[in-house]
Amino acid sequence: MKAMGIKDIARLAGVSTATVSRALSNPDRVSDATRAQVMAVVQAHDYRANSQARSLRVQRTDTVLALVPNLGNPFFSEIIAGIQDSLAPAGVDLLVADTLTQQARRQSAVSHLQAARADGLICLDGALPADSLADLSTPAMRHRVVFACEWPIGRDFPSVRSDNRAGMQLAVAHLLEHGHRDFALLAGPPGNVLTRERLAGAREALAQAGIDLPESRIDGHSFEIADGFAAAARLMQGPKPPTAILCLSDQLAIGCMSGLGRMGISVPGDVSVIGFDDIALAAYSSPPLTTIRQDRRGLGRIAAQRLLDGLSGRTTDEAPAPRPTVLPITLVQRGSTARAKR
Amino acid sequence: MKAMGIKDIARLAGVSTATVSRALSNPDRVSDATRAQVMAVVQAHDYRANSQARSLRVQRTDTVLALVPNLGNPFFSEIIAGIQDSLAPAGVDLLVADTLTQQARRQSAVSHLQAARADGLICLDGALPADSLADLSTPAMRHRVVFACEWPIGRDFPSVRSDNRAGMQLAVAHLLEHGHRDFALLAGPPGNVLTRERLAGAREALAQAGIDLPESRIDGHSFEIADGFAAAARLMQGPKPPTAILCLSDQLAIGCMSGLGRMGISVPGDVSVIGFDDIALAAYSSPPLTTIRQDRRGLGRIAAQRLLDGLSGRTTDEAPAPRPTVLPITLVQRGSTARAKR
DNA sequence: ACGGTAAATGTAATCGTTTACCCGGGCAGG
DNA sequence: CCTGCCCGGGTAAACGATTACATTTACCGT
Repeated sequence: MKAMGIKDIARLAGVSTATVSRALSNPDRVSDATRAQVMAVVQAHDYRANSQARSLRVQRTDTVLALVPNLGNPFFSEIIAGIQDSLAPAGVDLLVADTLTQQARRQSAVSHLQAARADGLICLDGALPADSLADLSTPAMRHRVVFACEWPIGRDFPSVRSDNRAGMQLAVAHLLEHGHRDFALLAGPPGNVLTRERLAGAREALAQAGIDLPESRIDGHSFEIADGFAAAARLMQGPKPPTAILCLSDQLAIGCMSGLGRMGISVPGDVSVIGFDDIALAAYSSPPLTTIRQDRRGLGRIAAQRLLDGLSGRTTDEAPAPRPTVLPITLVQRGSTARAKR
Repeated sequence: MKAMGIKDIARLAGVSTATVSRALSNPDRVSDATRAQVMAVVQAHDYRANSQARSLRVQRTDTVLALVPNLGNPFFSEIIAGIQDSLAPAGVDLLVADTLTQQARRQSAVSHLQAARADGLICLDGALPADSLADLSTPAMRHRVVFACEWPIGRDFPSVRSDNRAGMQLAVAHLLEHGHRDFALLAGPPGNVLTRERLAGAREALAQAGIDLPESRIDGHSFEIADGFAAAARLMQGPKPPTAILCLSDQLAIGCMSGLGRMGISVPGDVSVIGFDDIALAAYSSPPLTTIRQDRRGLGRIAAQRLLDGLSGRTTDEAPAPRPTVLPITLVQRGSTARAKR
C-alpha cells in the first residue's frame, strides 16, 4: 500500500486537488459541505501532505538548522531545548548538526541553507571558518542567521548572549567582599569569545580594586571538567597559593574542587571557588557551587524567536549593525565561597 | 540574486540539465571533458542542488528523525552524538524532536515519517502513546524505526539497549562482596522500562543471596538529581537504615550523596552508594562515584547503524521478531562504595 | 429579465531535480 | 561495407504539492 497522495484524496472525495489543498490550508475558501467531505476522507486515511513537494512549491521548509560545536557536550542541550520551546509552537522543525563532524566532511557550514534544506540557522559556535562566515554575510543570508551564546568576533550578526563581562564583575565583587586578594583564574579555550569576554570582565573588575592578575595565575585550556581537575594541582603548587579561584565554567569549577579535595585542600575553608553557568549539578556538588547563573534555555528561546522574526520578514533591512540581545546574569551564592583565611 | 538552479548551470556550461545532474551524481557516465566543464561552473557559483526537489524526485530525504523524551536532559546528548557518529559519514542528516513539546501539539510522533520528511526514526522514548506505536507497526514502517536505550514493552521493534539486568546484578554482587546486607534502592519513573529492568535485576540478584528488598526501602520517582537529594533523607530516617544504596541513575546517586552529606552521613564510611550510567561527572563527584557504565555513545551509534541498514533494504523482511541488540555493561569502581560498617 | 459581482471549484502551470527513453556517431566483427 | 553495440548526451516525463487564472453558478439591484 503506497502512501496516499493529494490526487487519491481528491478522487475519493469527488473534488479536484486544488480543493483538497484549499480545504487543508485555507479552510475558509471552500464551502462547509465540501470541507467536511474532504476532511472526512483525509481523516479516514490519515493523509499528510508530502512536505518535500510542499516545500518545493512554496519555497520554504519550516525547518531551521542548529549548528552545535559538540553535541556530546551536555552544556548545549539546554540551549537546544530552549530553541525547541520557540520553534515547536511555530510549527518549525529543528535540524541539528555538529560542527566537528561537519568539518570532518569538509562541508560548508551553510550548505544546508544553500541547498534550501533549512530556512534559517542558529549557530552556537562562534569559531566558524572565515569562508563560512563570508557565505553567511551575503544579503540573501543576512536575516536567516542568528548566533546564540557564542558569536564571531568582529562580524555584525544578530546574536543573543549572556552578559559575560558583568557576570565576572559580579563574581569578583563577591570575592572581594569576602576579603580575597589573591586570585587565580581557570580559563576556557584560548580563542573562544566567551573566554575572552569573561577574562576581560574579571581583569577589569580586579584592576578597579588595584589587583593584578599575572599570567602565571591563569590556567585552563578548555571548559571541560577534566581540565579543571588537572589545573587545580598546578595552581596550588606555588609558594603563595591563591585564596580564590575564578572558573570560567561550572565544569571547570567542579573539576577543580575535585582536584583540590584530592590534595586535602578544603573548599571553602582554604580556598573559595566560583563557577559560571549554573548547570544543574552545581547545586549538588560538595560543597554546592557558588556560581554565575546564565539562562541557557532563555538564550535558545530568544535566539529562535529572533530568527523566526527575521524569517517572517518583520525585521527586513534592519539597521546596519543589528544590536546583540544581552541577557542578564545573576550570582547564586552557595557553599563554595567564604571569607578569606587570614 | 536568486539562487542558481540546475538550468542556469546547464546553460552556463553549454550542456543539458541531464548532463549536469549526471556529472554530479554519476560522474563516470559523462566524458572527462564535459565533467570538467560542468564542475568548473558548479564550483564557480557554489551551486548546490535543491534538496527538496531532489527528495521529491528520488523519494528519499537522507534525513532521520530522533525522538527524545526531553531535550533538556543532558543524559541524551551523548546518545545523540553517537547517532551523529553513524549518520554523518553516511551523509544523512538528523532531525530532532522532543516528545514533550510534540505531544503538546497533539502531533503524532510519526507524522514526520508520513509526511516523508524523514526516512527513518530513532526513538529514545519507550513510552510512546499506543496509537503512535500502532502507526509504526505497519509493514511500510517496520524497517524504518529503531529504539535506542529505552523500548516499548510488549512490542517487537528493533532496538538497541544496555544489559540493564546484568548491570544491576553486577552492582549487587559488588556490594555483597563488601559485606553489605541492608539495601535500599532509588528508582526512576514507575512506568519506565529501565526502572522495571534494573529493579528486576536487583531483586533477582538479591533474592539469590537470600536478601529481601521491602517496598519501604524503595524510593525515587524520576531519574533526576533533585529526586535523589530528597529521597536520601527519607531513606535514612528509619530505625535501622541501609548500609548500601542502589541508584538507578548517576544523577540520583549524586543527588543522594549530596543529601547524605548535608545530613552528616559519610559516603562511603557510613553508607555505600552506587550509580548507573557513568556520566562524565561521576568521576569528579566527591567521593567519586562507583557506578555501572553503559556506553551511551555506542547505543546511539549502533542504533543509527541498524536503522541505516534497515533503510538500505539489506535487512528486508527480517525474522518475525527482530532481536534486540544488547550492549555489555561494566562496573567501574571508584570511591563511593566500601566495606560495610560492622 | 439582464448585467454585474462574488463565491466555489476546476484546470493547468509551476517549483528544481532525476532518469527513462531516444538518438547519433564511432567502432569492432563479419 | 554493413550491422549491431556502446557511449555520450539531449528531450521530456515524472515526483506531489500550491496557486494564478479560468470557469461556472447564484444572487442582487435596477
